[in-house]
Amino acid sequence: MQSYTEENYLKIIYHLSEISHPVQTNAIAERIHTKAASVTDMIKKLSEKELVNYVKYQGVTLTEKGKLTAINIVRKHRLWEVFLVDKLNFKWDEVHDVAEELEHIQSNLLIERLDEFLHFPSVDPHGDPIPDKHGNFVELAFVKLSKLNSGDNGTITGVSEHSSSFLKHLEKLGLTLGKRIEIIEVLEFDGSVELLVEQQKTNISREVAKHILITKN
Amino acid sequence: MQSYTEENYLKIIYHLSEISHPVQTNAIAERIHTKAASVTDMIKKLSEKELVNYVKYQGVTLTEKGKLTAINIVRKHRLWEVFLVDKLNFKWDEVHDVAEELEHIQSNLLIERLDEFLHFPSVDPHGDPIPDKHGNFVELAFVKLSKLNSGDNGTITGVSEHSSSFLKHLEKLGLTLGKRIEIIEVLEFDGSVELLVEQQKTNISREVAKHILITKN
DNA sequence: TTCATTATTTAGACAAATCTAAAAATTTTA
DNA sequence: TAAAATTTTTAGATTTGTCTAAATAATGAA
Repeated sequence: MQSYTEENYLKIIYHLSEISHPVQTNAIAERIHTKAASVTDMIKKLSEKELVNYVKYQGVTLTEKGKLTAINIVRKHRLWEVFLVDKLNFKWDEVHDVAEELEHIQSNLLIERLDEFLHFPSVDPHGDPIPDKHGNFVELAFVKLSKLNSGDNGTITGVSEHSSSFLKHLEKLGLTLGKRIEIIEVLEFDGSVELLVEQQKTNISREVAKHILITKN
Repeated sequence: MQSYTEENYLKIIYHLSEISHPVQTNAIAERIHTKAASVTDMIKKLSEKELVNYVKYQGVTLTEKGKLTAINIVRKHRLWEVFLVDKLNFKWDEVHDVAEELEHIQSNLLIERLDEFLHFPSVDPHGDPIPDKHGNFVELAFVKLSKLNSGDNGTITGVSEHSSSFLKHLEKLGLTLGKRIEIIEVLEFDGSVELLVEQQKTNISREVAKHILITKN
């Protein structure tokens, strides 16, 4: 079993792995609000436990064992988010911090029962997929716009944020359901996305891109 | 805010206060599975934070502030137990360890919403009362037999454990609903209770006494 | 009421996770 | 490609909660 802190490191490394591979010490330090020196210490420890592969000065990647642990934490986090929104009427932007604590509760029975109670949801309130108990993600029909790369194109099939201010914003940009889009470029420094809708060039922030669901083709 | 460990100490001191006043170092050590020396250290710390009153060699009592904190943890513990049994179909004897973890989640909103979701229950699955958010317990019509003292008498009005083996055991002892009982003595060393039912003297263990609900008079 | 027993505290040490400051390696830039 | 800048690691210290062993206080028995 891993400590609360170890679990957090594994989860962050898992998320950062989607962006860069291997994951750098400083990137982890920033996300976990700690210092690079502390990260090095913890990485060594996780490496001894064979949860990460670590090469000095080169960064870390998760081992199979580490990845499974991380995915399980992500699973718990997202199931709790569904619970908070669907059952306790939290708003989607109120759930993160609480789920951050709940994800560390140790009980397989609890999570299996919760999953059942929620009718085995496949996505969380932010539109992120929920892995099953074996760590498998179902193939979703859609993907977040923020996950696309330059050159990709697809059709807007949904949103994961339903506030009227957000929807009005999309309308103003012409980003409505059914529209075809093409990614021109994903800006390195802030993750904002330059895209094409009906011959029109638009730039949207990473935050906005996160909440637009796309069917690729 | 208190640490996870501090919260546990406060909770244990609160529970032990019902038995002895002030609470002794060794009693805490035993309940928390730690050594007396560690307890002394922690008590000093809690005393500096004005959560307990501490006199060397005399034991501890909770301050008003400490008591409120402890009651809030008890509240959270019991609400989670209700959730686990009512919503996730846990059995009453499966909930304790998980609730022990859940009680430390920090979010007032979460607990208020959970309370509402469960329709403001007044007792947990073991028949223990659930304090409201101000720390007040409602006066219950019944009390656990294990809370009575010698000389007390009353009527059996319920049980908080429904396994058939337990109910058969009660039947054999003649401890059925509606029967009048009188406490002869509560044994110091194991908390077992000597009582009178229909002129018949019986001895029941503390565990059994905990699950028999009595209406006093 | 003195001695023995038990309970509690003190002193010093340890493991986990963190930090600062300095050293070492890597990357960037000129 | 050598110097400068950045990133990462090491060394040593700190905090929290724990421990063992020894010292001290309180309690109980003769």
